[in-house]
Parts: sequence; C-alpha cells; structure tokens
Amino acid sequence: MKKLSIKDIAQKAGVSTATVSFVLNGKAEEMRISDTLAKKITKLAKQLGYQPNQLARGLRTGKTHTLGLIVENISNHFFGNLAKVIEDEAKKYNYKVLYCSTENNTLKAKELIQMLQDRQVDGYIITPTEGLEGDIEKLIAGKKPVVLVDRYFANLTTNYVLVDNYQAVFDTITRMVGEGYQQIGVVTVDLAMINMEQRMNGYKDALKAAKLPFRKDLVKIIPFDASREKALESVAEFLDGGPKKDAVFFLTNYLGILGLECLKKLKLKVPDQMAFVSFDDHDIFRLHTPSITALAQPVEDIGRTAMQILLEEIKNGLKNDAHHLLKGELVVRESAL
Amino acid sequence: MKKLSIKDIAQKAGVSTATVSFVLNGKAEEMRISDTLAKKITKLAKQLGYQPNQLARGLRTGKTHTLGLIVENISNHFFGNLAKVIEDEAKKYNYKVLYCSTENNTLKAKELIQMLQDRQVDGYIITPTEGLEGDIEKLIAGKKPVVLVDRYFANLTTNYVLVDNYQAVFDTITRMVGEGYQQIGVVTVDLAMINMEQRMNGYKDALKAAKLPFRKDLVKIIPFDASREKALESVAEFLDGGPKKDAVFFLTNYLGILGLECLKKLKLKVPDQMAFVSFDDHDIFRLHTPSITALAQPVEDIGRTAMQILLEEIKNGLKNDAHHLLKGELVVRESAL
DNA sequence: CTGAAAGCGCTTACAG
DNA sequence: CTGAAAGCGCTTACAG
Repeated sequence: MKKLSIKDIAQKAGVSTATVSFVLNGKAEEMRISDTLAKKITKLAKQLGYQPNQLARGLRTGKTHTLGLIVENISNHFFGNLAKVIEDEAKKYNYKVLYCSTENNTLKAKELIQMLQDRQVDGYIITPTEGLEGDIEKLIAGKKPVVLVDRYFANLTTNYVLVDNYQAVFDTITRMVGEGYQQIGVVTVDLAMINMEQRMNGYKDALKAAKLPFRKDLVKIIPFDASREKALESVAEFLDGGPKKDAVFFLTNYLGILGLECLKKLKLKVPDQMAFVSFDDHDIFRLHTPSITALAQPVEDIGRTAMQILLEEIKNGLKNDAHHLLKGELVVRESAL
Repeated sequence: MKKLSIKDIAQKAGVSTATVSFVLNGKAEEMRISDTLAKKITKLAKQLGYQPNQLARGLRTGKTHTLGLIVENISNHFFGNLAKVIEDEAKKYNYKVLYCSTENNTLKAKELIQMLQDRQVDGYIITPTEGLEGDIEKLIAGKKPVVLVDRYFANLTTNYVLVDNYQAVFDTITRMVGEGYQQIGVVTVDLAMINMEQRMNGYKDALKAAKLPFRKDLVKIIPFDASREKALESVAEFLDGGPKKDAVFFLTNYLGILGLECLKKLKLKVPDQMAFVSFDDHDIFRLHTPSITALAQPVEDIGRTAMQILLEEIKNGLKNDAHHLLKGELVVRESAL
C-alpha cells in the first residue's frame, strides 16, 4: 500500500517526471507533448490511482489550496452555520478549510493565526478578537488575503463583511417605538468589539431620533466570561426588578436564549407584560411559546461574500478595500411587534 | 517580510542547518551540542521569530500533526459540539483538525477521505455513511489510525465510539411502559446505519420484553432526503391521524425538532394528549413549553474517547480493537415520564 | 517534443 | 561535538 509518486508513473511510462507533471497539470499542449503520450500517461495515472502529494506540491508552489477560518466558537449556532456555508463554497473552488475557535480569547487567537501561518494557508477568514490588529496587519503585510467577518477594526484597512448592525438595531427600535413601546431595556455583553458597539449605537440613536431619553438603568451589561449561572441570575434580576420596562432587546444570540430561560423561571408573560426581541435568529426562537421576534443575520450571504473576496484576492492580489454591510432581516413573531 | 528559514538561522549563528534543527527539536543533548551553542541558537530563533514550515517538515517526516474529522454536518447541533470537543482535545496535544461534512452522501464522503489522504493527515475520526466500508478498510490497510464515531459497520474490524443506542432506547421505552404508556409511536429516518437500527431494535425489544405487540402502524419512517415541508407534513399527519398513540418517541434530533413544530401547528397538548420524547438533547428541548424529555448523548465523552484512541494508535500503531458504547442519559422533563 | 537538474524547507543517518 | 549530504515528492526554468 505504499503511496505511489510521480516517479513511479514516470518509470512505468518510460518518461521523465517532468513530463508526467506537465501532463497531469494540463500543460501538455503548452509543453507540446504528443497527444499519444499525454493520453498514455493520464490513463496510467488513473489506473494506478495516483494522487499527488499536496504537501510536496505546497512546498514547491507556495500554494496549499487550504483556507483558514477563525471563528468565535464552532459549536455556536451562528458560527456553525457560517462555517458550513464557507465549507460548501470552498469546496466548489477546490479549497479545504481549517477551522478553529478563539472563544474570544486574544491569546488563543494569536496562536491560531500562527498555526495557520505555519501550515501555509492561502487565505484567512477571521472573526477577530480584541487586540488582534497587529497580527492581522502582519498577515496583510505578508501579502496574505484576509477577510474579517462579524466584526472589524475601524482603524485597520481590511476587507470585512458583516451584517449592518447599526441599521438593523436602529430600524427595529424605531419600529418598536412606533408601536408604542416607551421603556425599552437592552441586554448586552461587555465585549469592546465594533459589532456590539454598533448595535448599542443603533439603540441609542433610535431613541434619540424618537426623542426618548437614553437611560443607563435600562441597560444591562453581562460580562462575557461570567459563568452561566451568574449570567442567568443577572438577566433574571434585570427582567424581574429594576425600572419598569415594556420591552427588552437582547443584543446577541446567547443572551437572548438566556433571556428565554429567565422567562420560564419568572413566569413572565410575553408580550403582555413585556415584549421580547433578540439579535440573531435561532430554531429556539421560532419554536418557543410564544415564538420570539428576532433580527436574523444573512449568514449565507456573509459566508459567500467573504469567500468571493478571498478567492478574488488569492487570484489577483490584495486590495483590502471590500467593505460589506449586509442587511439584517427582522423576523416578526409573537413576542413583539 | 520574507519568511525566514532554518538556513537563515544557521547562517546568522555560523553553524549548519543540521545543528539548528537538532537544537530546535530538543535533540541538543542527544547530539551532544554544547550548551552555549544551543542557547545561542534558541535565543536567535526566538529573536527572529522563526517558525518552522510545517509543510516541509511534514513532507520529510511523513507526519503532519493534522487530523481529519468527517461529520455528517458541522452546522448540526450534535456534530458541532462534537467538533468543538475534538478541536479542544486536539489542541492539547498540538494537533490541528481538518473538518468536513458529508451530508450523508457517500460520494461526498469518499471524496473527503481522498482529500484528507492527499493532505497526509495523521489520523481520521469519521462518521461513516452507507457504503463507506471499502474506503475505511483501505485507510486501515494503509496503516492510518481510524476511529468511527456515531455509527460503525458490524462487519468491519475498526475502532468505534458511540452512545449505546440500543440500551438507551430499550431502557427508556421500558420505563415508559412501566408508567402505563401502551401505544408508543416512533418516528425515525430511513438511513440504513447501525445506530438507527439499534435504536429501532431497542424499541422493538422493549415492547417484546413488556409483552406488547410491535405494530407497524405505530412506526413512521421519514426519508432522509425529504424536503423540510414534506417531512413536516408526514410527521404532522402521523401525530394527528392514524391509530391512537399515547406517546411518541423521536429517534433522532432533527426529527424531534420537526415534531415540536407539528405540536405547535396541531395544538396538541403534551403530555396530556400524548407524551413526547426525543433522542439527543438540545437547548430547544430544555426551553420549550412544555419542556421536552430527551435522551442525551455523552458528546464530550465520545469526542474525548475517540481522540484518546486515535492518539494512542498514532503513537503505538494500530490495534483497531477499541469498541466503546457509552451510556446515554435520559433527561426527564415535562413532556413525558 | 522531452529530459536532466535545481530547489521548496525541512530531518536524519553518516562521517569525522 | 559538528558539518556535508541525501532525500521527502513535487514543479519549473533551462537546455537540447
């Protein structure tokens, strides 16, 4: 079962390895290799089940046909779906994907980038963490195509593609105010990433546009590294006590789900006592009773667009000027609006 | 920004590349290289930020420190979690993971194995599809460590680790019968994979043990490739019409979720009109109203065990005799028991 | 039309 | 104690 190499094929065909390589890489014509010979070699290779060693090829050409995808957590619903889209898209163009999860840990993210570099991936799709600017700059300086997804750095010239967080939240809040909600609470996480900031800004600006005051006591910030129990407790406390709220907006996926758990515990009636909206859609929101109004991200579109940019740059060199803010979709269900 | 190689380090240190390689691979002592020199080289490498090219190393040593993980679908809850566990575990031992999804398509699975082979991965964790026996045999014949997860082939000598499907279902059904349920319906998928067969056998044997008849009209089989709408319709029809059922057991994750959607549409009262149990646990089941009794798989344990076996074989050679059937855990909630 | 040879960046017997 | 050299499996100028 020894893996056979180009040498074996060459020997059996009675030609040099160079000739075999040319034929197998579709350069037979270019190299003016006789048709008969080319056919013979192709047939032989197929017969013997020859498969080129990608490591050797990569070493020689500097191209590995492998992409690196760094997400926050592959087991998270949003990122799992994103990964799937990217995998499918990559497959179409004959690329493979190396995934990894940062868990929003900068150190881990740095290590992952290093690892992907060592493995010579041809391009990167990265969900950055705080403090990753330098590493990303270096990648770009090294002429490696990079596309950031889900978030980006305002002070860094990079490609990025994500949902238009600001507009999505702005529109939703505006609509809620239009429906008569006056005290809209918001639950968010303490990550200093631009996507969360923009969601928060969307909230603030929508209030301002509606001439409603921005009240700090209507904002609950949960630490990203809080334990599940601790986070649950904080959210429950916020929903149950504090100033009166006629609606709550959860600025991210997992907090919304946490919110649902609290509802159950507190026996809060949604939407009668309080309307409920979450960023990111999820099967849970659709199937919950009452079903939950959610701001869905265009995952497919994000993944596909990111891949397009990446492949384009791999082919034609870096540009770093692709900035895509894709439209979110408000899915109205029973819990609000 | 040219990547620097071992040659550059050697030059700057005024030694041969061999010496550098020895030092950097911790063989300084073994090769009796002077402590002073070793330290100098280590320091220099660190200073210059040298990172070995893994492609070259892989080509030379035949080891890539990369593992291949083939799952059904990375965006599926169970497999996403499994992937995360395996990623974390791999990281501990300094391995990277190449994931891919088969979507239960044999042709795709074959291609994926080929791709992973071309990339010279050191070992495989595979969720097999029907008809993959030959490919897996070849891998093993080629001395590559392979661990099957979630399912296996009865007629193939391989390592495998999965939940004890038979026992889990047998125990659950037995318990349900004990609680007085007499007409327990079951919804399953038409995949001829051993895991599904064993779940079905658990159901049949539990009925037999309880001296209840096995009735074909209490079994609904949904084609794996049915569209979402079609599947929904079939399940709804089964829940709503047909013979009277006092309980329904969904033999897999995604069918259980489909079942929940039907409940909503049909306005069925669970558990009053019908008890509801699903294989695989999920946030949805926990948060649903009523909350859903589910048979949870020990995902962490499955992932960890698979990795242990794989690493062991990578280190000490193939054995192919690890057979692990891990215990499932019945999580009793409001919908049944 | 085709072959001999260099080289990608490593590791590892072998020789001294 | 350390270096020169071969070789992993490819691709690609170069020469004829």
